[in-house]
Amino acid sequence: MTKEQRQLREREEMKKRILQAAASLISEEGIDKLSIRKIAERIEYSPGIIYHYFQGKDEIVVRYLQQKYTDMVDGLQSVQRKAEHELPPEMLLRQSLEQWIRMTLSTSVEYRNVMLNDTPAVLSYTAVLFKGAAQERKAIGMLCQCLSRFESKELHKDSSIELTAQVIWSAAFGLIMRLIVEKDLPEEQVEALISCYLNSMVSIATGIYMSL
Amino acid sequence: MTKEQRQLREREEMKKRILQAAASLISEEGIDKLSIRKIAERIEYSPGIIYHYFQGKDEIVVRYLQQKYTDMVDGLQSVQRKAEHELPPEMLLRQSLEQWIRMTLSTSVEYRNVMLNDTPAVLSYTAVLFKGAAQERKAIGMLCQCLSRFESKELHKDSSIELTAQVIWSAAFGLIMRLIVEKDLPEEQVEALISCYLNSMVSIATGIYMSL
Amino acid sequence: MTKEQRQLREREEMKKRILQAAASLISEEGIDKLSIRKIAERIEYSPGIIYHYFQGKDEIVVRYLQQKYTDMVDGLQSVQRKAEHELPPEMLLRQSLEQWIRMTLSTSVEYRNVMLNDTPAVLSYTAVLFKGAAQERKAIGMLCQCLSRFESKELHKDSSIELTAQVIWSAAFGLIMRLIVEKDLPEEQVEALISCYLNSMVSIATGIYMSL
Amino acid sequence: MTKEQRQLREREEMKKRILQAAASLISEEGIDKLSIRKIAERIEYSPGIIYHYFQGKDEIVVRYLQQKYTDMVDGLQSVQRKAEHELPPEMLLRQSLEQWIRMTLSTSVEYRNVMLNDTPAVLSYTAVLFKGAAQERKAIGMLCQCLSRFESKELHKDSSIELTAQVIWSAAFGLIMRLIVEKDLPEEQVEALISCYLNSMVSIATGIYMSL
DNA sequence: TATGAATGAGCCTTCATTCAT
DNA sequence: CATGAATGAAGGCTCATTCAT
Repeated sequence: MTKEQRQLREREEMKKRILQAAASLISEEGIDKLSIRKIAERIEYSPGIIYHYFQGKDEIVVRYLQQKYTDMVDGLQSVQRKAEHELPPEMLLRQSLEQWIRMTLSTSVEYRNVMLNDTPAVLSYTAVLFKGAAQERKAIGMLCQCLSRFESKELHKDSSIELTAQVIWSAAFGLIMRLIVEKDLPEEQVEALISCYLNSMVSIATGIYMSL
Repeated sequence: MTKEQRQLREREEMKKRILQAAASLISEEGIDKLSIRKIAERIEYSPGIIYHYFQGKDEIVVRYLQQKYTDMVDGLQSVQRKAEHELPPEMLLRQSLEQWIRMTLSTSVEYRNVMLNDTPAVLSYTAVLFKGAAQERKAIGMLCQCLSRFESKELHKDSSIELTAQVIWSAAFGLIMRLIVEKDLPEEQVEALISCYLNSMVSIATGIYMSL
Repeated sequence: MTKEQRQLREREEMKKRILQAAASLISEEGIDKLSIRKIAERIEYSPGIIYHYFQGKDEIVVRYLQQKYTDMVDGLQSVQRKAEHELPPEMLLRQSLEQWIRMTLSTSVEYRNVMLNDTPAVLSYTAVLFKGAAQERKAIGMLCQCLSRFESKELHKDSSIELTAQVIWSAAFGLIMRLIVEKDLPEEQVEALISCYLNSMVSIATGIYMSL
Repeated sequence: MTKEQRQLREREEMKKRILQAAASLISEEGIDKLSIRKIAERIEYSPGIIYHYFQGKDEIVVRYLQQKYTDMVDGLQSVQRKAEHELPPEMLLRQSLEQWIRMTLSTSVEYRNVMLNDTPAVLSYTAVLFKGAAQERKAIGMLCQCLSRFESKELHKDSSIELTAQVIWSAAFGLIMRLIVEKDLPEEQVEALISCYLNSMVSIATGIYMSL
């Protein structure tokens, strides 16, 4: 058993090394300049060996995206944990959103690669706009929880909460994407925009029972 | 003269045919799978001839992006014109945003290609988050005009209006991008999301003097 | 007649313009980067028209080489003329060789192109080593004349004079080629080499009756 | 170990085969008509494989030139060795020069390609006219040694010896180039020219103390 | 005379993938 | 497990030349 276990472990380590090489190449040159040869060169193995661990280039790309998605979710959960200490809902919303934005901006290239990929394999992890996302997507679920704590007179059905969460999430997503694309904005403008975004979202959350 | 005119026209038609082939290829396979050879094959000419009409692949891509950007701006202006008839500010904001969203969704792939391109040449047209965008970008300018008509007690400085416009714009952008990426959402969910987005933005606009 | 003459003249002028464009392109980028298209671009005509004046690229190259050869011979003759005033043979030899070297160095690229070309068409003008070159090649003929004026006791047959002239010519040719190839030599080293070459050639000419 | 050695040997053999194909193509069509495809065709492999053994076309050309240069230097050293037996200086000079000329003529095309190449990489091996060449270039050094053995009354400084050696070398170079370019000269004329060249150089060497 | 469209061949290079060893 | 050889396809591009107009 020990031998087989070791083999299995070594296999996993090799796969990890390949994915890490892929990841660093992608963050350096972009996802479509990635090539098997470059990965092989970086891990100092021959190109052929990669096909012992992955079916082909496509599988590597998918695994890369999954990996990055997992990293993100992990990061997000740490955000959640920090925020769980009892806070007034407004502050909780504000903090959660801000931390999420800062986190995604810190891995901008990967975030962009993952979140704009529209292959089914990746979308099965990253889609957030479908009905019922509150149950399956932690980010949306958390936002819903948060929104439900506002004094919203119970008037709003569950479905409007989920939709509002999705809109707030998409709004952050849009801001993040623009900040990534318009990459040379001055620091203070970035801060002003984030601050305005947070105010606006709070405005939505507090005004929610009026406008729906 | 007629002869020269005809030649010029034919030349322009050929350029258009090339760009159209490029456009359809891009919408089918994405902008980075585009190749001169594929364009040639599609227009049923030899690859070489393309260099008769364009300097190289880069020029074709740039022209494609410019073209799509122009189309968008044109579309947007028609939106503006339709909305100019005196309306209460809330309705104006609502209609403008909705029409803009529907328009961009109707050319989703192109919109995505243009708006996510981060080369300086393209960004010089498409950037919207910089300070002063209200003057240089019609979309932001229009939003600012609209926002300023809300009963906002003059408390908000110009700069907060611009920032708020940029946030509202980015929020729409994020929703649009998600709707493009998560391409198989049921029609009714799309409608619910758009509707919720519009309500939320109005909520920001009306609540604007409270939260700032 | 006048019309035909004018047409002929215009035709010749066009040919000249093409050859000039070719010449400047060659001196800028080298003879094998020359292309019909570049010529056309430079004379601001279409590529096709060139085939009305020349059979093809090859003919242009040959004409270019012939042209440059003619220029050189012309230049050489002016050297000769200047030197014809009665001078002691040693001075005459010295001056002629020096002027020739300086002249060729001033058009180094062309000289190199012409003199290293080994197609029959060009060689029929440029060959100098064949028996009888003294009659057909002015440069060799001139050198022979010069050498015969040394006090060489008539011991040397005509053939040795021609051979000696060919050797002296080749020696200059070798020095010139090296100076062209080793293009970054300091000025003073170039001068020292030329001076040493001239001394050596005089040494050959004066010592000629001893060693043969 | 045997296996690795064999692999290494096979790799070297393949590289050699590629270089040989390149060499024969160059001698047939000239160095600038060389192409990767033609090499591939000649060795009956696909073009791509060549990049397995060489970084690109440039590396092949450089290796070719280095190879030919090495061959030449090797050949030259064998000349030197043969000539080292005590001979009167005149005979030594004569024999050395003659053997060198005959050797270069036997690989005429390659010699020409190498010696007329003016890229820095190649010139760093082949330049001979710079001050101090006697120390760095065996051919010049050898000539200097030879010249210094003539009864030249110590009048000539080291620098004139080096310059004279460079002139003698260049003179041979010029003759060789002409013999290569004017490729169809009758055998006896070639012999007469070489003989006359040798006499002339001896004449320079013996007359050296008079004219300087 | 002159044009501009068009081709087909050629160029260097990169790549994903396969396979015998 | 790992390699290195090998291929075939593809990519961007340049060019000499032809030809209808």
